[in-house]
Amino acid sequence: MPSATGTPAPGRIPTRDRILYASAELFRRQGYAGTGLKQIATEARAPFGSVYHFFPGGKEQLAADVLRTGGRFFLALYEAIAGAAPDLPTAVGDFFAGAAQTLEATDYADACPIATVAGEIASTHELLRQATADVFESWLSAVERDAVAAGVPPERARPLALSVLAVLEGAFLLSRSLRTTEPMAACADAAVALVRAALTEGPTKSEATI
Amino acid sequence: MPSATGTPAPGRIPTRDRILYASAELFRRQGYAGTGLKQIATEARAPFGSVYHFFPGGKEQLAADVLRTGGRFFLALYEAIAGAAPDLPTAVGDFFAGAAQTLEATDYADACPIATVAGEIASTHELLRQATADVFESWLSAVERDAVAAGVPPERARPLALSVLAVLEGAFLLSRSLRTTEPMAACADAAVALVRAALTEGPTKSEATI
DNA sequence: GTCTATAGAGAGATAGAC
DNA sequence: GTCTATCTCTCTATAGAC
Repeated sequence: MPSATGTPAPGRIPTRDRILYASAELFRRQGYAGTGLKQIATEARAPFGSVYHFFPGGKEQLAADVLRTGGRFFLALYEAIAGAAPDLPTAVGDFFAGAAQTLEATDYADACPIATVAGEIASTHELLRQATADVFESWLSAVERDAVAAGVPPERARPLALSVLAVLEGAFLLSRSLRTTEPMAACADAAVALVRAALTEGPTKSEATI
Repeated sequence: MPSATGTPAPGRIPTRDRILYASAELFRRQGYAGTGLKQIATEARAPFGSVYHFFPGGKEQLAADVLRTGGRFFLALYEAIAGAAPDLPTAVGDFFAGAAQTLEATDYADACPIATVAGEIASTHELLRQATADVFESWLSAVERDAVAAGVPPERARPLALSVLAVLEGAFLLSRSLRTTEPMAACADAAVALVRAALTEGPTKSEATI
C-alpha cells in the first residue's frame, strides 16, 4: 500500500507514472471534482502540459486510468495477502487488519483507492462509473473464486463476495468519518463471521486452503 | 424518502427549506465539490443571493446544515420502519428492501443522504467531517439501543450496529456503481444474518420485539 | 427579504516556444 | 517531450438596488 510520504521525485520514475500516482493519491482523498489538474501536476512534480501530453483525453481519461490502475494494485494486494494466508477466513481477517493499519498510518486518508470517486461520479460521469464497476467486478471475481475453492457452495459465493466487499467499503467510510479504527475492527469480525457461516453451511471440499 | 421528481415549486415551501432540499438532493448525487451554489439556487428556484442570506457561512455552513438535516430525516425513516416491524431482523430486512426500492426508483441516484459527501470531505473539511461523524453516531446509537432491547448482549450491540451500517453503506456504493440492486439484496441477507447471530449468541430477554 | 451584477480566484483546456 | 503563457469558463463570495 502506498505510504503517505508523497510522490517520488522525478528522475527515478517516468513522468506519466508520477502523474498517475499523484492523481491516485489526490483523487481518493479529495475526490474527483475536488482535485484540480494543476494540483496534480504540482504534486507529481510534472509540468502542467505533460498532463495533457500523456492524457490527451483530459481529466476524465486520467481519472479512468487512475481507477483501473488502482484497481489492479488493490487486487494484487488482496492476492498477495490471500496467497500467504492458510485459509479464507484468515485471508479476509488479514486484509481488514492491513486496512486498519493503513488508515492509522495515513491519518485516515488512504482507504479504498476508488470508493471516494465511485460515489461522487456514479450518477454524473458514465465513463468513470463504468470504470469503477469493472474494478469492483474484478475484485468480486477474485473473492468469489477463492470462496468456491475454499468450499463455499458456488451459488453462495457471489453474495458472500458482495457482502464482504460491502462491509469493507462501509468500514472504510465509517472509519474515515469517525476517525477511529473501531468500525474496521468490528467489520473485520463481521466479515470473517460471514465467511465462516458460508463455509459451514455447505463446504464440499475438505481442503480449507484457498 | 424524497422522490426523484425534484424540488417543490416556490410559494408552498419557504425559500430556506427549498434551498436545503435542493442541496441535499444535489450533494448526495454529485458530491460537495461537484455541486455549485448557482446550480443549487437554480434547482431550488431561489435567487442566488438568498443562499447567502439564509446561510451566511456560505457553502460549508449550508452543507453542514444539509448533512444534519438529512441525518435526522434518515434516522426518522429508520425509526418508522423499526417501529412497524415485529422484530429487529425484520426491521433491518425492511430497511434494506426500502433502500433497494429507492435506488431503482431514482435510477440509482438517491442512496445514503450523507455518504457521498462524507467520503469526499473526510480528509479536507474538518467541520463537515465532524457533521458526518455526528450523524453516523446518531444512527449507531439508535440501532445499538434497539439491539440491546431485542436481547443482544450490550457489549456486542455496538459492533453489530457498526457492521450493519457498514454493510448498508457498502451496499449503497456497490449498487450505484454496478447499477444493480444485487449488492443490496445480498447485503440485506448478510445484515439480517449478522443480527440473528448476535441475537442467538446471547439473548437475555425472551421478548424478541424491539 | 428578493434579486442582479460583478469581483476575484481558480478551474479545464489549448497553443506554441524550446 | 518539457515547460510556460493564456484563453475561456465557472466557481464562491460580495455589493447594492429595489
